[in-house]
Amino acid sequence: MGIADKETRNVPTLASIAERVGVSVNTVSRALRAPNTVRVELRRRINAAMEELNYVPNRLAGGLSGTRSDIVGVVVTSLYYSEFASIVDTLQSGLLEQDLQVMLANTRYNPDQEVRLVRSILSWRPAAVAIIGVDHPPKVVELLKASGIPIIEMWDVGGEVIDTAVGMDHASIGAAQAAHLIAEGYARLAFVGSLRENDRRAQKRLRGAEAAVVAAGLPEIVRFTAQQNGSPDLGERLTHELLEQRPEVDAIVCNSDVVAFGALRALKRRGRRIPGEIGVIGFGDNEASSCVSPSLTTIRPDRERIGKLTAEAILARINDGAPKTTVVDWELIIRESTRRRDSQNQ
Amino acid sequence: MGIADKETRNVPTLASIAERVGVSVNTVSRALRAPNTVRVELRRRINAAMEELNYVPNRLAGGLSGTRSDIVGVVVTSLYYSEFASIVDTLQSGLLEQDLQVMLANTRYNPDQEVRLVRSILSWRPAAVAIIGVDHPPKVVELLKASGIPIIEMWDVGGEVIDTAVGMDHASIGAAQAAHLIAEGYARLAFVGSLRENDRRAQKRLRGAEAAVVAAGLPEIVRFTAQQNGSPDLGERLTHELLEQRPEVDAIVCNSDVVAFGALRALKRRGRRIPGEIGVIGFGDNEASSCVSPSLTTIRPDRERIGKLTAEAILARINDGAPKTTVVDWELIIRESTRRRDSQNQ
DNA sequence: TTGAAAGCGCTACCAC
DNA sequence: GTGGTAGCGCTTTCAA
Repeated sequence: MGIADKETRNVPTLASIAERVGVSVNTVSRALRAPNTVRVELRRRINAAMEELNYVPNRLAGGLSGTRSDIVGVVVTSLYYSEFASIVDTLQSGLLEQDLQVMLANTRYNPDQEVRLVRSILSWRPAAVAIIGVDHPPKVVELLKASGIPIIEMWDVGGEVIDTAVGMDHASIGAAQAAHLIAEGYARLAFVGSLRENDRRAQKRLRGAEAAVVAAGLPEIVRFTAQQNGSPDLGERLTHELLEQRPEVDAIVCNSDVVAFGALRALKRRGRRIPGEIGVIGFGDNEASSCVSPSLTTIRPDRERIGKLTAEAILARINDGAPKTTVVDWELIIRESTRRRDSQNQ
Repeated sequence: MGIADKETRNVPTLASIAERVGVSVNTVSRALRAPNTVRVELRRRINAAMEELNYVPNRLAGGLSGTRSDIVGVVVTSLYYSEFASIVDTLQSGLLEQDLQVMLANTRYNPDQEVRLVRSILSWRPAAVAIIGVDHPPKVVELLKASGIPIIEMWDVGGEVIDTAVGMDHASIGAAQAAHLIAEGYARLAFVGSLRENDRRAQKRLRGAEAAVVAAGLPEIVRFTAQQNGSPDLGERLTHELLEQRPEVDAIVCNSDVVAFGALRALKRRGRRIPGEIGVIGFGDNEASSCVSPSLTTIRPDRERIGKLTAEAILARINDGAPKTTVVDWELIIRESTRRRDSQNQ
């Protein structure tokens, strides 16, 4: 059977409601859009007819003819491991109040895909686009600028902003990670985890950390990285390689908490005492980071706040507010995996 | 400034391309949709004009006039803690190949919200809808059935299916959790975690576990649950309550791994030996579950497979394939938190 | 191979 | 308060 009967099925339209009630299409439309311009008893009958026929307005038509489309395009680089899921979640629920619908795209850190997906999103004539990052292929920037709609860049800030940005200063995060390790007495740092060519945020954090290390007069950061997705297995594998090739390393900056989980596993398997012999710091504050042992020192981004501020920025921009960039705070969460001085020092 | 210039900005249309090239709108449309019906040199000029003007087709118009809309509505109950994020991820990338766009909605386990969101999604005239669960408010079922489009219910199976389902048998999961604990010699089971009124999957698992316990002649399962989102903090709090009020309990079934993380923390704080004195089993196989200590025994749903099969089912149904229900396997992952017999027994 | 014309379902504008 | 009319930008016949 399939959906062959779709053609014969008559989805109710404004016209069918109008006919049934005996009014013009126009009146039915106003009953929805500006109810108080329609006589109350007529409105009642119209609503009854809609209810009865299970009428669902066709927003494609509405968007085509009206001035706004009520779609917000959301472009992320990943959905795995809670990295951006809760941003999308908060953003979504903020937009819901204004009946704005989220159209989702996931580039998986692939710039060609990003161009394709942005084009695809724009083809729905969204009211606004929210996108992860401030570094995009030139074509993406061109397309987004040409669209003339509000563009909110999330998660990162700095450099050229297309329109409005809500994000963190990732260089300062890297600097804080290194500074914390150095303050705890670690001196030979390594960076472990996924470091994709197109993950500019990770690169900025690494550079921030490198600057801090150089400023402290310590040897440069050793890198053990990969292009693939971060995961405990990746962290474990890279950490084993690290320990074999660079045994002098006494602290590991992981690009994400899930990578750090694997690093902890590798270190324990090799009998290295954490944080005594070697320290580990993560990034992201995974829900499990306070539950592993030793519990993981990490950076906690305020994802809810980014999602919420992005929703607010979208609404403000749609209502002709001015573009602006908001730098969102993050927090260094010190737990056991790096704390080797007395508790008085934390 | 805001976006006030949006009105004056001329977004290129098929007509503007046509005018520029000196052909009819029609020809430009065919150059996109059926390129080989257009003279090659004309096609070249048309493509050049599109490139130059940064033309992006208006799919609202296309969907309105054409037969399909290329939107797939995806309705989830949560985006937190990786519960469904990777399903959405896989699904999305499967649909991408067919240029189908995901429109996302998150009900947060609220049935009123579900009705509202399904209505909202349907108003975009999607080509199909994928939705978590097989238990929905009657209005949702009515709306989805009346829409005449393929409906794929994900994650759960059993009972009345609207059209097509791809999910797991949650009762058997609960039974397996209990059976494993019983086989390891535990006898006084508790269920801990979020147990929302509208999370039928959790309820089915609990009932499956209860049946197994009864069949084994053991006392009924003690419940310490809450309506809120599952989290380590919730697990910790409920476990403390549990241990105070029902000290005889020797095994805990947690409704999710993140809850189990909190349970482990509470147990360790109280000096209970795991798995010796008390066992803990989770659900969901969180990325950190192999990294906590003791590592967590849990159930691993095949989220990638569910996402992939859902994408395939959508494509099949759109192309007039028949509806069908697919039961997806899950796996019991035995780790340290429950393994108290010799390793030969695992 | 190309073009003209109708229409998808709705909103917006102007009469009444 | 209500209705007529003209599009929105595209696809889809049907003719040329």
